Amino acid sequence: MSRKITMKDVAKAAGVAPMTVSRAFKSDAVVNADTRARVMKAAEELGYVFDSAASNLRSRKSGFVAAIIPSLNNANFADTIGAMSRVLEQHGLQILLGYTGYSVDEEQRLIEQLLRRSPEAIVLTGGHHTERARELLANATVPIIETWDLPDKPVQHVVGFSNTTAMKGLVDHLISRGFTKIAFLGGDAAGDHRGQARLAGFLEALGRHGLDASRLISAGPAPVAMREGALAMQSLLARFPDTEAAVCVSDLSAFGALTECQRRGLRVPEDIAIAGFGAYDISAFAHPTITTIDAFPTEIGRKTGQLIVKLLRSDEVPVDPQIEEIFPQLVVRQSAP
Amino acid sequence: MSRKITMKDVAKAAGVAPMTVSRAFKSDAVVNADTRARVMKAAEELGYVFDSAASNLRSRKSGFVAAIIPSLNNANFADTIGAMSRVLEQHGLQILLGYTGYSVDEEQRLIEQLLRRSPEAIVLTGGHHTERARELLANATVPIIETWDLPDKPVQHVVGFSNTTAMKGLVDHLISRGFTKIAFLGGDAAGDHRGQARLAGFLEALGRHGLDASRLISAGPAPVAMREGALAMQSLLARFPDTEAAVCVSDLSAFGALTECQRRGLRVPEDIAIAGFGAYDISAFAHPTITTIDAFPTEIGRKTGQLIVKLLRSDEVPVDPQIEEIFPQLVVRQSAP
DNA sequence: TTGAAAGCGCTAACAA
DNA sequence: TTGTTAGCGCTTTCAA
Repeated sequence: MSRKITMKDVAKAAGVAPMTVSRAFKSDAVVNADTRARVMKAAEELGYVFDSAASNLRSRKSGFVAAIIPSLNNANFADTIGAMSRVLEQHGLQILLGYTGYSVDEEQRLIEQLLRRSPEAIVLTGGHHTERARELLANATVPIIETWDLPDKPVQHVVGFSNTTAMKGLVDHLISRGFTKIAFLGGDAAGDHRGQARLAGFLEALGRHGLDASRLISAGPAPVAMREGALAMQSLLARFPDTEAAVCVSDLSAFGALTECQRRGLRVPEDIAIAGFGAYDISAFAHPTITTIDAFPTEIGRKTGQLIVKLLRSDEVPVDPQIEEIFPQLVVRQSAP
Repeated sequence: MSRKITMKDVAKAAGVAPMTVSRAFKSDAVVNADTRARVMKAAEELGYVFDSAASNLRSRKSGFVAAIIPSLNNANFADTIGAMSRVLEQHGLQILLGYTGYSVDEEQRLIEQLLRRSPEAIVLTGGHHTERARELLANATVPIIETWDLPDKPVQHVVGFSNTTAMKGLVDHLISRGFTKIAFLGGDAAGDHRGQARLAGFLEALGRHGLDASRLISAGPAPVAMREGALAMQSLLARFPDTEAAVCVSDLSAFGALTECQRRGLRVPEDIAIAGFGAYDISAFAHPTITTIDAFPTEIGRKTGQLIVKLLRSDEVPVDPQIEEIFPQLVVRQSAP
């Protein structure tokens, strides 16, 4: 195997200095058009591949944005990452992804690991972190953005929404439609803090209207998906057979709950109404369609990307923490009209 | 803002040479336990963060594995990436993810971009690439693994399965159960080559049994998801109302097709049977449950990760191209019993 | 617009 | 087991 081809080789072939090659490869640098063409031709012929590691080291810019999400396998988070990515790649930034499996300890480990790559910004999901993670983030001198939540004590910037308020809105809707025996199907307290915030909104809405808030079914640790939704519905029907409406922590669990009802011959919404959260595709295509809340994951991603670009541009000037609130929308469909 | 803390600072604080700090941070290096403890303590107190970029440059190891998938928002690919990631992180390797949006041109662009980060291995989805992409890959001196397919002309290593054979098995099953008027709902030829391979398997099975193979509905470019499945079923019922079974390119489109039938009061499978591909969660929870093929995405990911680790270990010794075939399993459920 | 010199922070290679 | 020296490939900085 031959020696690696470097800028020096390209420079020699093109009859210029390495520095000129460097400039030719930087799109916004000042280079004579002919010179650049000559350099690019030489590079192409030699099969030169630009070495980011060396560039990073010298310029102290990694071109990475670290993004940490609970799970890869979740359409909502995938949408956010996709939208963010589309904005960032316009500016030469690449996403370095990590997923926590809904564990703050794993999140801390990921932060430690990702920091070694010198990300230019760090995007987190939610506002719950270990003490050490908060320390690490405080010492990092790059923008930190928390998303998918509206934390009480933000680390720095936020692009998110209140899961509590959003869920409260949905439950208020159910109450306004005359439902009084309403249950919540969700996960346990560990891990999914967004789920807990939704539960808080549920309890708040019921409390305001003086309704019984004891119909709470826990499906165990996150992720709470179809299987867990189906099992939770089984528990619910066993323990509280007279329930009129079941509010689920996500559309996936709502769908699981819905199919469990269908297996038992229960009609939705006539026998029991069901609502979800997240406006996943399935909520629009299930039969019946599922009432849900659209938190606009794509908008979260796009705005997060734009915020990062803005913050990196404003360079050394410290910018006050930005709080961008997203306003989720109630989507009333057949399962809970 | 103060100067960045480097190994030199840690070395001074711990009273050792920078090289000793370097060794202390490398888990498999030979360092006295006391020395290491002292170094780590100093590092912790100073808030030292290891700089991967510098390490990469000098050691010529990036710690990255590039992985390119068609879409982030797809449970099958997410499962593969997740499983691969679990194996690789055990060996200090991090995944650098790119998604093509089902475009080979975008794949080429991604390969160019990812190569700059000096990945230690490159994982691709499928066996269709642009000419230039093949060149780039041929010049890269790292292991290349194609997955989710069994390419005719593999670039190098493969961990995958035959989409054609798998689909043929499913259609053979339908034929053996007496279905003769069978349709295929998929995407168009551009982009999703795995979809095209499945169509080929469909045609092959029908051809072998001398059955009419004209019931082909194209739902347009990938991704073919729930919406496209529903629209395709509309077309199908309009054009070929006497169809007995609809085979869909994926479970998501199968679900869309199923719900379209339900909206129209058609019974599945009595009036029309439906089958999918991929063993997504939804196939097990839909009502009726959906007959599908499990391609074991997790196994693909795990084996790909293991292969990479093995290849990187065997260092300079060139290893013959490895072809690891996965054998998908037919999962017979209610929608096409 | 282009070039020369220096050095980013780490580790390979060698020495002790 | 630990230390010294040099240099990975690029870009900053300054000069022409």
